[in-house]
Amino acid sequence: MGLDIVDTESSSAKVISRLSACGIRITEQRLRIATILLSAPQHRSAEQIADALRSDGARVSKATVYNTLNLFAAHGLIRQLSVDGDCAWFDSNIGPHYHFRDEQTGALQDVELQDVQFSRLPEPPAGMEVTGIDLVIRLRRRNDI
Amino acid sequence: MGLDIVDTESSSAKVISRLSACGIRITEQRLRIATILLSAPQHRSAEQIADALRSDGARVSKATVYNTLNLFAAHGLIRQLSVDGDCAWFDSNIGPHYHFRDEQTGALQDVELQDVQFSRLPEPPAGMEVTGIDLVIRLRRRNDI
DNA sequence: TTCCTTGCAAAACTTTTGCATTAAA
DNA sequence: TTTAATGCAAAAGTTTTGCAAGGAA
Repeated sequence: MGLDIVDTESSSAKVISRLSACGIRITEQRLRIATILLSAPQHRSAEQIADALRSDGARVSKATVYNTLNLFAAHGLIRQLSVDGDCAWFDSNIGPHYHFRDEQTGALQDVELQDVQFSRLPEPPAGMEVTGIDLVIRLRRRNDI
Repeated sequence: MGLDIVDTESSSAKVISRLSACGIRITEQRLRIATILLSAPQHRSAEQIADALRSDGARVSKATVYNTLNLFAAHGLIRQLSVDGDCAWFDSNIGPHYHFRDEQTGALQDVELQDVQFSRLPEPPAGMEVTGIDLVIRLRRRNDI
């Protein structure tokens, strides 16, 4: 705290190096989108990203938002989630983890890997291997209190 | 085996009674869609249902297919899955269970409840209760054999 | 210069809706 | 006869694409 400028500079440098490490060319739009998403673990829809860009005073076309998010996802910088049919969610936490999902609001919350343990998992079908496990714990507000 | 007519009659009667039990009015279109889905546990997209209806020689509008699937889902006769962003999948297995998903083809396969056991699950956030758990085990073809 | 990225608009795609017609009770 | 379901087309929403213009290497 206190050294906002230095913090900002160093996090900007971090974002640039993460993009560069993937061979992604640095542009203003990509830097803005990456800064929004990679500043902290979060779940955002394309529309929310576009809104955030507008709030920041940036003017980035919808097509570029989508293309950029897909580019980031293709390089493993973010992960696209399919938790509802309405729109895609982009998760900046790329480590293995799971999710809570509020069924009323659609809000997502991370569940740490170590908070879920399996004592049994099925054998994958012959000739197949497991590439990952998606787990969503659906929630609703309790009305019994 | 051997008594196809009786089998067909009895399964048709079963479908009708399941719809009636939900207070769903019987129509030809609903009966056709229900017969396709409820004949066996399966996962189908709206488009696949529409294709199947066309193959059967039935002419059912796209709107009716969607409305009917939503109606069935609202009454708990089928369950809508969100496993990819491309389209909705409708699962006629409404008992609790999980899924394998082939990442290349998108194909789904049921995983029985007892084939997955949790030795640890996180506490839901305060004031919330768990309504269900969606688990998708992602698969790809092994190329190491 | 050369290649890549952006923005805009239009297209593509899935899903929903409005309304006149038709079928079920 | 009264109410609800269907079909069609159009609308709505999200995501992708084509292409001219602009920016990075």
